Amino acid sequence: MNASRTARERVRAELIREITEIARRQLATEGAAGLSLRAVAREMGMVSSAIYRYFPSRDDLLTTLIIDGYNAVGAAVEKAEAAWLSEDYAGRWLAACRAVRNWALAHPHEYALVYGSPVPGYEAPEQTIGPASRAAAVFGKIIGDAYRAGATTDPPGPVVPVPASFTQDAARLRDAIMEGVPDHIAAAALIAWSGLFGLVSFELFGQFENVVTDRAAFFDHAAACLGRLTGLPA
Amino acid sequence: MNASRTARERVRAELIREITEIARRQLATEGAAGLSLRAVAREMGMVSSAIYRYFPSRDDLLTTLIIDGYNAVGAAVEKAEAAWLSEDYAGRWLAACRAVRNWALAHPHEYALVYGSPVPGYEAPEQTIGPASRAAAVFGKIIGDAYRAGATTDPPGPVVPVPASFTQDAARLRDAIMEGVPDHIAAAALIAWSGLFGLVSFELFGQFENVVTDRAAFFDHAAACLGRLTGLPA
DNA sequence: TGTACATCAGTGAACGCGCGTTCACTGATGTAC
DNA sequence: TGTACATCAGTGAACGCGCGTTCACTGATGTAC
Repeated sequence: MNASRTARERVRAELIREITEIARRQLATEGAAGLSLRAVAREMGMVSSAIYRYFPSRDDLLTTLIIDGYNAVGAAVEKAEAAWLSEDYAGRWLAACRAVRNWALAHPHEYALVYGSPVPGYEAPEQTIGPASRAAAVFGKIIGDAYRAGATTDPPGPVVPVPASFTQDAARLRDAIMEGVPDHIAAAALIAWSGLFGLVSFELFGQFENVVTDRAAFFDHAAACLGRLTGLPA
Repeated sequence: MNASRTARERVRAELIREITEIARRQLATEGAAGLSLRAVAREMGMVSSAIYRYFPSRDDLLTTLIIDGYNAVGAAVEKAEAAWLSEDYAGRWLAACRAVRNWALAHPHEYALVYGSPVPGYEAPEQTIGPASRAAAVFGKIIGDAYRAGATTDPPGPVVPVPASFTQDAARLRDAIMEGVPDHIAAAALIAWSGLFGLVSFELFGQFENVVTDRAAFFDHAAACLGRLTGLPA
């Protein structure tokens, strides 16, 4: 019967979900290097080898967690940004930046797994590329929207020339997430994008210890400055 | 005798040096989580317990490696920057930024240990704070020098206000590394500082895969943009 | 210069632990006629 | 509706490995008189 076939498949899907959830929880307390199939199996009330019915290896479980992580940041950013009027580019930008920071503070180990140093011995497969760009797409869209609406203002003064070797990269970015923007804004977007994660990583990994006191306020300021870098209004 | 006493101490110092060097080399291939006292001992031709004559625990060895890492970046940045005329603020800035990137590319695992996600179960002791600021001091000095010489130019246009809660942090930064600069430049310096590490981390940890092709050229561009953020000439 | 003693370096065995993965197996659940 | 067969989930034991750390010990090196 078809109904019973899907019954078995439903149980299977549910168990996969449960395993990843437990793994994610263990990740949160032990970090990626400490994630162990045996510990997951123990908490599932299964024998360790049973896990292999659901994940062919530890690395596959890690890959699933990484993809979930990218999707979680992406979803958080999408949701936060969608709450603003589309003409309020500065508001959308700040909301998106805050979403990244808040998600990172709430899930530090997952953040470290996704954006931190690679897990030794683990090679990220190509499946992780798609979800990785989900959050980026939101930021790109804000910048592109603002530019096409004429809301951006290049800061005058000495302008830093974009290297010629970047033109193809810029074209690819235009195609993917920020239609129509000129090269120097595409470059600025990448700088702001990596700068955002520099900020979050520094805060999370302790580099702002004894340096920045009110980190939320400083972050908002920094996010706005990075937005200005791409021409967004403050 | 005093000479013989120092003889024993010299041997001891030499062995400590050798242990950290082997540990650093293993770090380079295995990553921080894979660093093992037993493996180090094996390569030293010693029995594993002998290491405990020199380091009371694995964590102490890690601490030494972290401190060495901070000092190595610091030294690289100092050396690169010192080769430029002190009035050439843009040149000094770019050289310092490149020094960080080059060191990171040459020692990726050491970089990850120092600026990446914290090693699970390892708590960085206070001894690591001093060396951590060595590289930062160079960047702060460049910005401070340029400001006091009147070489900086604030980009006009909408300026992002610095939060009031940052004033004490700015004062601390002035005292420590960048005398005389106003609050908004101290804040910009931190943004550029974390942005720099965001760039390097993204490149090193694979986030620029399929996004940026000519990474050296893009980095130079980004470094200059981050410098402009603090008012430095381009 | 020689001797008695203290300090230190390195050994080897052991404790107790956890890990990923494989494999032959038992039952249960589903499928086809 | 009933039966023969195939698929799947989960078991339990085992392989082979590595790890950090402790401890009682043997020699060698240094110190004080």
